Amino acid sequence: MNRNELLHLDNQLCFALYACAREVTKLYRPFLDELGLTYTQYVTMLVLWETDGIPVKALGERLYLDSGTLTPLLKKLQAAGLIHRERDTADERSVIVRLTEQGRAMQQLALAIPDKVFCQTSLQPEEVAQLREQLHKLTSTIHQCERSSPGSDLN
Amino acid sequence: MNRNELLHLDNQLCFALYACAREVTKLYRPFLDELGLTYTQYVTMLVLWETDGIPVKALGERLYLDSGTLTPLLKKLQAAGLIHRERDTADERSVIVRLTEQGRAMQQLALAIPDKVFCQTSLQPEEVAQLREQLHKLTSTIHQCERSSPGSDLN
DNA sequence: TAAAATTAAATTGTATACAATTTATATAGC
DNA sequence: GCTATATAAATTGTATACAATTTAATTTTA
Repeated sequence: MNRNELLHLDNQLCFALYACAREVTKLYRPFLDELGLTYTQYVTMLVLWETDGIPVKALGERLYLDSGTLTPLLKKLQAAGLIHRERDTADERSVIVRLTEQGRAMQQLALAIPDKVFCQTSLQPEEVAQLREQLHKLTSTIHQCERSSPGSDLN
Repeated sequence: MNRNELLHLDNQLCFALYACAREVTKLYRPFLDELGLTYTQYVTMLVLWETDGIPVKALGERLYLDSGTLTPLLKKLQAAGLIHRERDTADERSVIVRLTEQGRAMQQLALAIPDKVFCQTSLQPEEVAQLREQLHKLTSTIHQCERSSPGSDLN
């Protein structure tokens, strides 16, 4: 790539990711609207349906989100009656997130969503799987990189 | 994929994209901090370095962003002395965005960024190109889909 | 050509993201 | 046991995203 093309928008992997992630997220909106969830609330529920009773810390590690994003989001899910939060009696610093009956019941309504979205991508199942794994690999490579370097911590 | 795995977080392409896009964006921060730009401001500058004197509308189509996001962002770039905005004399509805001298000069400082980020991805150049094209294809498929369907517009 | 429909920005309101700081609790070293 | 350090959430502040509405200008059409 020559000096001239180096900064072209369409040559940036970062922009391809940034744009694609937002467009894909928009595909979920009509289906999530029916459930009264935002996209971030939806992926949070996905984690809880897999692992109920998880601490906020672990939830954040799974979603790559911090308490600055999760605290207000969890308060909204609680206000909607889908979860409740309680301090861990074994470690009062930690907050455990649990599904309510209503929160668990919503999983049944969500089951239809992945297929409805998939239809609109015009992708083959193998393409989805391959792309997903490439992205997982890249994400964890970067995440490792971040944990080892920030400021080099020389104090 | 059975009923149980259907909603697993790690099986969702959407989440792989969402997480990866945010992690990649974070890689830019230390370099963009030196220029005083956020990531979204950076991709906006990429478009302007390619196409100076572009209307806000066209800028939004290129970045998949609307005036709700762009108007405040452009005001900040203007306050930073990188661009100025002026109504199109031929069509007063339209606002044309132009680089200042300082804005154009910043391109030279940005030239070093792509390589610095690329190093941290542990990807081969061909992998980057292939992944980028896959994402472009998916993005435009979805975007087409959106333009043709929203509400079916039956009036 | 005057009203109706369309278009481009800007505005408003809600919900993230995320860095940086604060608060409360727990653990480690002495 | 007590202090220094570390950890987990919450809080604060800034910057997006984006739907929905408003405002101003242009184009269409009756």
